[in-house]
Amino acid sequence: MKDGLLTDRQMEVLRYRKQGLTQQQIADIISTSKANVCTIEKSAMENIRRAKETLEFLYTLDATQLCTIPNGTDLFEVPAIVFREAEKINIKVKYDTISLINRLRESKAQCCKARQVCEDIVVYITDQGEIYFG
Amino acid sequence: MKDGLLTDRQMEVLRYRKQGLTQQQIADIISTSKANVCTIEKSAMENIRRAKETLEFLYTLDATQLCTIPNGTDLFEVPAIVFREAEKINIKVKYDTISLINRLRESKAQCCKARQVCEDIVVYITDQGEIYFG
DNA sequence: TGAAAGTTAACGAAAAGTGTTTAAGCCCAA
DNA sequence: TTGGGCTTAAACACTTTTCGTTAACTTTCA
Repeated sequence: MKDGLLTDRQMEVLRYRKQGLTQQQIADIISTSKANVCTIEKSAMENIRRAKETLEFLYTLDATQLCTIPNGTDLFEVPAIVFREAEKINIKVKYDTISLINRLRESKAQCCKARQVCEDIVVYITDQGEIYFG
Repeated sequence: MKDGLLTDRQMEVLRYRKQGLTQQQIADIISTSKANVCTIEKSAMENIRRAKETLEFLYTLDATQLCTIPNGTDLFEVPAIVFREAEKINIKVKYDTISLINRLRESKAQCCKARQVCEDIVVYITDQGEIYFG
C-alpha cells in the first residue's frame, strides 16, 4: 500500500552492500546462505530496472514518435537526424549535440558499441522538445 | 523478464485515457466493465507511484541524512535551513533558493499546503550537493 | 593454484499482485 | 431527480514474485 517496489529484505541487502560488505558477510548477519543473498540482490536490481522502465513508459505517453535510428548508425550522426526530424514538425529540441549523445548513451548504454548504434532505437519527442529513446 | 512494472492491460488503459476516452468507452473497447477499467487504471497509477518511490530509495542510498524540516515550517524558510545545514558539513548545495522550493513542491506536493509544510520532511544530500526529500 | 567472492539452476512453500464480476456508492451538471 | 462519470469493496481464480535450500559452477586475485 505504502512502499515502493523493493521488499524489506531487498533494501536491507542493498544497504549492507553499499557499506561494502560481501555477500557472505551479509548472509551471516541476516542468517541465510550467500546464494540467497545473491538472488535477493539480483531481484532488487531487476526491480530497480523495472522501476526505471516504468517511468520511461510514462514519458513516452506524453511524447509522440519522432523517428527511428537504424541499427548501425554512427553515434555522432544521431543528433543531426533528430534535429532534422524535429525541425520538420516545428519543434525545437531542448538539447545540443553533445548533450543528446550523452542522453542516448545514458539511457541506452547497451545499444552503444564504440561509435555505433547496435539496435534500432525509437526516438520520442514532447511538445516542449524533451527527447526520450525507447 | 523484459518489461517494466505495468501490465499490457494497464498500459492499454493509460493510453486510451491519455486520448481522453471515458472509462465506459474504454470498457466497451476492451470488452469489460467500467468498474474493471477503474481498478486497472488505479493499479497502474499505484505502480507508477511505486516506481517513483523505488528510485527515490535508490537516491537516498547514495545520500546522507542532512536534517529534518519540522511540520509547520514556512515553505520559504526551507532553503535557508538546508543551506545552513549543508554548510555545516562543507557541502555546496546544487540548487538556488527558488529551485529548492520547486524541487520540494514537486517531490512532496502532498506535504505542501499553501505556504506551510504539513508533515515532517527528512532532507538527504549527496557529496555532490544533490538534494532529496524523503 | 587455492581461497574467497560471486553466480546459476532447480525446486518448494508462502505471499503478493492481477483481472474479473457484482453490487453499491459518490459527485456533479442538466 | 436522473444519468453519466468515477470510485470502492468483497470475493474468486490465476499468475508471478519472493525467500529459502542445496549443490555445482565461474571469477577474481594474492
